[in-house]
Amino acid sequence: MIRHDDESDELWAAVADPIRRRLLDLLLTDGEATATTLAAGLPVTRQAVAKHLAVLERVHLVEGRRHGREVRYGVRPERLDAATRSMALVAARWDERLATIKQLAEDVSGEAGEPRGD
Amino acid sequence: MIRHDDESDELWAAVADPIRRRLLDLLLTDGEATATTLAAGLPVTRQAVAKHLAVLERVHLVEGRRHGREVRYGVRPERLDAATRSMALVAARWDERLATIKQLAEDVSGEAGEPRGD
DNA sequence: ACCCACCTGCAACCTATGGTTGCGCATGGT
DNA sequence: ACCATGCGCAACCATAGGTTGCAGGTGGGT
Repeated sequence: MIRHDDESDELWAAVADPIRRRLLDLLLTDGEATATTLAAGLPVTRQAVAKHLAVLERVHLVEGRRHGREVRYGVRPERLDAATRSMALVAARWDERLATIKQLAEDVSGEAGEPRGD
Repeated sequence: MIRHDDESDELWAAVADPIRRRLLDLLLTDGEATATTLAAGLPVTRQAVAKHLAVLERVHLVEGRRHGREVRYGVRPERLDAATRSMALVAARWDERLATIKQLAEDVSGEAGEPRGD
């Protein structure tokens, strides 16, 4: 059986939102940025971005630090790595299953004469 | 620049939900199943499952066919494959970026030569 | 043929989440 | 000291996921 950690689900949920994926992209590109600057490059308001950053920070995918009156956010590489691993794992499992199914389908059509293959 | 197809976002959204991932797992394992039988193995009601199946069917990740009074659902391998590809792509891009960042960090500390740690 | 059992489908309703606007507050620069 | 800028909070709205309840169609047993 496959372990479905809360950990994984948490990361999935965080990464599921397109805006949050864009935020991670932007943070990876720019290094550090504030909610205000990030919002400038996105189709949502600063407040929406702030909420998303809060979500990402809750699962430790990003971290915000105060610099005077602004809060600069940066991505936590280890966590993001964990997220990509989790995604890759699910993808791999499905790929595997799909391969098996495809194989079975081919076997069936190949050995169609033999209804002996349970 | 990376193409953010609506297609991809659609699949992401569909696959983002844990219940829907479980549904896909179950369908991959069992081949075909009805909303009722699927609900039996999940912590939600039949109606919730039906809604999820509707979402999955809308993006063609599964297909339902009527057999008398029941509707049997099966996964569409090609679409699921597309979904895994999309996920793998995002994961790969992030991995790449993370690797670059890590590399930069090492270069900096390497060429610093000077333990001028700030 | 009839009735019952079962599965599906629809509607109403609740809650959480993502989004917006508006406002108050702190901080930094002039 | 003042003003501009960036943040945080609250109210409010829409949509998604979940539930319950009920109507409808289909298959099977008597």
